[in-house]
Amino acid sequence: MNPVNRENDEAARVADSRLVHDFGLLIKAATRLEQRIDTALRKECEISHTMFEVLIRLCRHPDEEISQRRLADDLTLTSSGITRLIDRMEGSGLVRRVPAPGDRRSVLVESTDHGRAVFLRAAAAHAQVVERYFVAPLASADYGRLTHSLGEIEKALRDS
Amino acid sequence: MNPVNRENDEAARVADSRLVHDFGLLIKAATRLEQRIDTALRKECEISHTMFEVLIRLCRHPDEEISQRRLADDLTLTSSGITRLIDRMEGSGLVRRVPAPGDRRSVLVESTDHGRAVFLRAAAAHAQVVERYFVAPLASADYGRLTHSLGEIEKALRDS
DNA sequence: CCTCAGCAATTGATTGCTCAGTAATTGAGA
DNA sequence: TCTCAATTACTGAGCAATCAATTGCTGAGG
Repeated sequence: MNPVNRENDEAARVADSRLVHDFGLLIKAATRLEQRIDTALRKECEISHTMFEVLIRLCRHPDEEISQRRLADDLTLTSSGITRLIDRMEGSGLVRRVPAPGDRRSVLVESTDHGRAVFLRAAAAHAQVVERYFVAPLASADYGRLTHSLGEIEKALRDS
Repeated sequence: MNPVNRENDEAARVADSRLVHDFGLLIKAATRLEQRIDTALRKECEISHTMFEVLIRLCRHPDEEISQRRLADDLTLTSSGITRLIDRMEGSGLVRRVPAPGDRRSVLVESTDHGRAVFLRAAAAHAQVVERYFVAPLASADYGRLTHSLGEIEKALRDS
């Protein structure tokens, strides 16, 4: 057997490996899930899933605003990505920029009344999809395990 | 308490809910993981993670080519997305388009020798990241559970 | 046999991100 | 006190996806 044929077999073996399949499954499930939520939110609330993720963080602690820097890190966007995302959200009246007291480089973001109202409607749509495709398909013991595992993965990524 | 304040509290409660946190974790873990792999592959093999996913599928069954349609469905891309992706891959000599016998609408794609060689190097880089951030952080019992759960989710999404 | 609804791939226009580079601001060390 | 490296947000250019519209092809029903 010539070297190229051997390489083909090796490639086939690797492409079919457990690791590749399993990891592919994670990416596929996450992608499809996010896509469903995105289209549901766009249809029912005129916002993207990314905007929803921003609103979550702004509504979580109603008293304290959050810096763009922190939002970018949390959403895994670059600072320029966040700048433009907040531009759009500010443009549609969902959030407001306020100067950060004590650090004039930084910009804080807070949700508007309208933003919170949209968030509540969006959360309902979100819950419906999540309930159906993330919670319902799993035995309840598995659900807890799954989120625990995801937490471990996230921690490993953060610590490096 | 006026209605707006009540709405704020409600928003804070929802934004802090179990469902929102857990689902956020899935998205975050998947995004960060994919990002790591993408940058590793770009650095070491000059391909994107998406291209790698194409190569996986083409190398898996070396004898049979795969249609663009099937690739698009599998990678959750639109058909126009796949057209341009294959354009780029063909441009850098990773794959080849061949007319589908028996259906002249359809285009089949197959990997080139170069594509398979790149795939083998890429798979090594991929394995390193996956091993470290997906396998290592988990107890081995949890790993099996996790992939099983992901499979269930994927199935629920597919059946709808 | 012909028609016509439906599917595959492609293309132009648009969107939402990244990267690279800039300007303002900060804080730590000489 | 001054300097300078690091940090924040922003901007222009570019890239990879989407959507919408088009073309070519297929197969089922009249």
